[in-house]
Amino acid sequence: MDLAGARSPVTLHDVAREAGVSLATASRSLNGSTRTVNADYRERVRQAAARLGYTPNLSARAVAKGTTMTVALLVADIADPYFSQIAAGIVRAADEAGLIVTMEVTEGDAARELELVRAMRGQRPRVMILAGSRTSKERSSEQLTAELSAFEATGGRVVFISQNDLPFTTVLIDNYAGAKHLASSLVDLGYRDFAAIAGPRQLITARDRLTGFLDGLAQHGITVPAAHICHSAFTRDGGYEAAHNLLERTGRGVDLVFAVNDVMAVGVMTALRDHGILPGDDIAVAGYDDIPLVRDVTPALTTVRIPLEEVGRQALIRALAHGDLRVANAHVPTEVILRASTPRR
Amino acid sequence: MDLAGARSPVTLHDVAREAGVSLATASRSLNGSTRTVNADYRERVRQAAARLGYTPNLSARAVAKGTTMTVALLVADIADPYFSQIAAGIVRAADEAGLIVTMEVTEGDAARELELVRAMRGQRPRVMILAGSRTSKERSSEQLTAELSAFEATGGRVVFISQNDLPFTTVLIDNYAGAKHLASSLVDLGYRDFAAIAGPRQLITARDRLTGFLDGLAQHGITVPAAHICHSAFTRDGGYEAAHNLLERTGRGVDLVFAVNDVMAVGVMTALRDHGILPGDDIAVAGYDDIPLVRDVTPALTTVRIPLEEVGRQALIRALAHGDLRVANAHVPTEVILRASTPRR
DNA sequence: CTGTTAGCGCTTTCAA
DNA sequence: TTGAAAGCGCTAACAG
Repeated sequence: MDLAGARSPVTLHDVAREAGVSLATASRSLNGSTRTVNADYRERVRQAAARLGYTPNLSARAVAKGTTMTVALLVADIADPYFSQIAAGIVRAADEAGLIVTMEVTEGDAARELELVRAMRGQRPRVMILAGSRTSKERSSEQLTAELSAFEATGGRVVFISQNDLPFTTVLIDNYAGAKHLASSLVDLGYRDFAAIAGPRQLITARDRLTGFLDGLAQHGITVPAAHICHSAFTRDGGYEAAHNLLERTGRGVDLVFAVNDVMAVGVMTALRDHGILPGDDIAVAGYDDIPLVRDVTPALTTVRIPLEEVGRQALIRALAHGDLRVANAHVPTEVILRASTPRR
Repeated sequence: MDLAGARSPVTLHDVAREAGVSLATASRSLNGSTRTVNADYRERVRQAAARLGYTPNLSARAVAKGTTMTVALLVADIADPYFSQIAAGIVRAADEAGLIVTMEVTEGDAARELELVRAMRGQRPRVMILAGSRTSKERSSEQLTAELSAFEATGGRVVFISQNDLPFTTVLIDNYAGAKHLASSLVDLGYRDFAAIAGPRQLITARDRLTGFLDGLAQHGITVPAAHICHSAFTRDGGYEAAHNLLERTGRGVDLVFAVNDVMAVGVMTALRDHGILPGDDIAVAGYDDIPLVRDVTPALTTVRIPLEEVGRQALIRALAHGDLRVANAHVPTEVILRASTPRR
């Protein structure tokens, strides 16, 4: 009881016949080929195509031309605002360039990442953008590099987002400097007793932010006791749980908690509140990323702004660039945003 | 000064030669083709493929087989948590089915939507999922229907998410009933004077939620004055601005504001606060969707839960289904979630 | 400027 | 079981 007679799609051949011209002429009239075809014919072909509802088969075109119009995007989790903002920037830029974006999700698993990169190669994309945060000392790192290098050797372009521990063009987010700057700003506000919700130990992004923060404090002669540093998942729930642990361990001997990203910071705020502690008033909180929602939590969250959409856009622009830009990394600026979650003391 | 010698990728031909077998045998050993090939040869081909780093060209495969492994997804805005959650569900389900997801963004523009659908047809995807909210009285509606019907006629599958004003399989979200139920629950809590931040007039989702809410109140003999209903953009800023206007217009003659989605509700809460009004205490607020962030705003937001990831998953499952399921709509349950933003009065 | 024809990389008859 | 060969839909020489 199959429904469809599933007649096959209209082909260029059909259009050519309908228009009474050759296949080649039809092709030339329809693809961007430089105007080497009689305006008269062109129109006839266009009309025929419209009448028949013809849509060029992109796969066939790709095979014939030996190149596609797709960019493959790899993220850790598309539901995370950090990645979805970046993805939005990429999709927009891709659209402007007439490119199609395909999307895969690693779920933070390096083995899966490698597997997906292999699979994505089959698409023969023009560009592969890897936005999942890299972890250090990855067993699979050399394999990943090999796979990506092979891809570049066949004319593909690879762009990483965040940090470049691997030898590919990268949109660099200065996690270290941003966090360091944040630390200084907070000391200026009068804070002295810090704790950090640090994320996974091996996650480079998390590590850089923590290190930057601690170094920033150190510049002011402030150290953070090891007991005030909690490692946990890079998620809202990770932040929530870590804050829990922290509170049980340290009571209130801390006046500011820095979480290495905003979703964690938001989890921290809720955890504080669940402990009867008022974020901002009793204990200040700061995050990193400046995802949209942090303006709407209470108190509004102090954080380090990353122009996430622009990051995505830059990634694609770099990938498509020629000449020197081709290999140069892009640096995006970060900016400390002080809000109500860290009032002056 | 081009960098790459860009040697072309390894082809099946190369593998066959390396393994010393025919093209056909190589093909049969590598694709899932039923075991009609000598285990000995199989192994030799596999090894050769591995040695050469061969990845099958998906475009070529698609041309040869006349069918792809891709599902095309159309959303209004991937940075919106509503859509990014749905997308996450789709990507996950697609991955399990060995499918690749391509993504396009309409930005809420119906003309653009039509254009994108046309373009996406070129990919010859197995499935097209349209998650952008539909607007009523769309000029382009018939054209969209025509385009999608043509797609289905050639064996493609179309699934809509949300409401089915067009004749295609749909994952139905019962916006009307959920809002109606919410209204009842709020009346039970003791609320009497309502306002609504209603979103764009023509957006079906927004309209259904508003109508459901008003009807729910009507059941209890409560009507909402027209002046208490503000239409605005379906975004956080839309909610913020509408709340502003509402407050200037009505002062505090209202004890609960219902926003037709969560991001708007969050904007409303911030707007209230900017007016020195405490959400929850002074004026209650309710939203719709139950996106993750609403647990972390203060007070936590009362809303109607939609299992967004599951919606995405269902969409793909429906698309891939055979037989009767093929055309049946999926209904996902909604659930009223009462939180601190609507305390008992 | 137009049409003929040879591919692109892969799958799948069809014989052997 | 295996291989030769004919496509899949399209583009790009190459002649006319």
